[in-house]
Amino acid sequence: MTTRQNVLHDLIQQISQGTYAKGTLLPGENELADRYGTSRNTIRKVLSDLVQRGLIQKINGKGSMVIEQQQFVFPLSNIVSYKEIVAEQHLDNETQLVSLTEKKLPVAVFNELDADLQSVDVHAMVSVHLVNAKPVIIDHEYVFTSVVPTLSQHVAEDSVYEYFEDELGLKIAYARKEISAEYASAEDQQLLGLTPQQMVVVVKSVTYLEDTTPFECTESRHRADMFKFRDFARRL
Amino acid sequence: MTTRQNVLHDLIQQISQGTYAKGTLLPGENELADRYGTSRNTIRKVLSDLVQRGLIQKINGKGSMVIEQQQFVFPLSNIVSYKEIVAEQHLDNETQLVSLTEKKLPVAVFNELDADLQSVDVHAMVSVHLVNAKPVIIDHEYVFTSVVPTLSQHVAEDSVYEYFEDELGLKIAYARKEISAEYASAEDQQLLGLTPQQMVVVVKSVTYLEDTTPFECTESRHRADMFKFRDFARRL
DNA sequence: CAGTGGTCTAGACCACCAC
DNA sequence: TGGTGGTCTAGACCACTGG
Repeated sequence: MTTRQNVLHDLIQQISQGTYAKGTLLPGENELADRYGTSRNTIRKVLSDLVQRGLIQKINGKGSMVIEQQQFVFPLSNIVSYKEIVAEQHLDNETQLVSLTEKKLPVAVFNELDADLQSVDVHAMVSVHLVNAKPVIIDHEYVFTSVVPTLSQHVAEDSVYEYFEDELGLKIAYARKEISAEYASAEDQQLLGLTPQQMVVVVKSVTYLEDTTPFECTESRHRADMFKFRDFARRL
Repeated sequence: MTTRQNVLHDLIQQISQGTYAKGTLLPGENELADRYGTSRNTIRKVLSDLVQRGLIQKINGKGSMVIEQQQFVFPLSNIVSYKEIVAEQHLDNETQLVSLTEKKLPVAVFNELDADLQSVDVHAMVSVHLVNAKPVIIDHEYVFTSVVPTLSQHVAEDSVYEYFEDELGLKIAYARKEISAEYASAEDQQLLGLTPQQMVVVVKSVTYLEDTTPFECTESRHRADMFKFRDFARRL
């Protein structure tokens, strides 16, 4: 059966491949409905999805214009610095797990993001991201044990999100983030090789599941000269 | 006639007023459809709008839970620092127009945000935001003269966006933003009272109209200790 | 004028959740 | 089991754009 997800993925692929190039118009909604054998409403839902992703812009009376071909890599944390800069500039990169322990969530740190957070048991991971053998990010990650009972060192060293979504079937829905700048802490100075006068960019986040349960908090501290964040926002 | 916008504004208001409090469920979709005398599809469109805004989260089989009561003030530039911090902490604030001239757009500055930008004529505004008489932000704003022919000093000192939307009828659709950190430039040092060793947080943006025309670029440079950015992101 | 997107309806069937 | 949201349809009318 041709369903919404199929049409969506197909259009995304065609846009990223340039079949529908940036600056051109997609086929009309009726045309698409015919092609995919669905109703126009279904097509409209798909297009509204593409609008949300920042790939197209609808223009009344004209059509749907492609305004961006790239898919954002990180839906929840569009930090360009690490993955993208590394990929774009062909740099070596590595992640080192510093520690993995059980703690209470340091609630105060995330107060401004979610005042309702309770002090709960968490897996506390600290890791360092290296680019060209130079440490650029310190990651503090707190995963709620009530949602993720066990977190092995092996998993922590790999992609944690794949484990959450694919293995555990967690459905991640949304996140709140905050970006600010601070002078380097003692730990920053030690792990990133900074002086007390230098600054780090701090990204805090709280991530929630579909049932609105928070399940993970992160605090990542970036070398200021290696930080870049991109965003796409629509007028509401 | 009861239309989508009416229902939307009504629900937003009821949420912000606490009629539907954070952590509670909205009435069901059928219930809402009955109450407002619309079809369920219309209600669903409205709810999906609230989801986008980060006000509710839909939970299958249960209902639509309110997860946030506040409306974000700045749909396009959620910089908490200036307006919100000022409001929250009851600080004095003031904006000073430094200069208003006609130039060519410094394309290179915005290259990474939009590679297709052309060098065009712009109104170049420089302004400084003061909090408690202390300068905290330098704003460089470039407004395309092709879209906004005239920009008086009087308007520039007031709210520029109101002028664009209400007076000129411009329909602002979306924006691309980038946040990074740099050492203070000569101008930063002078206007913000910084030393060359101190850093500023730089926010660049390009704003587009509904017909995908870019019409404004901004570069705002923030004292690092007064910068804070909040974001709400959904899993795509 | 014909084509495009914007809005809306009335009804259908499904998966999920709670009792 | 009954209520909730998720998906989809077929058709209607409107406002806007372009030639």
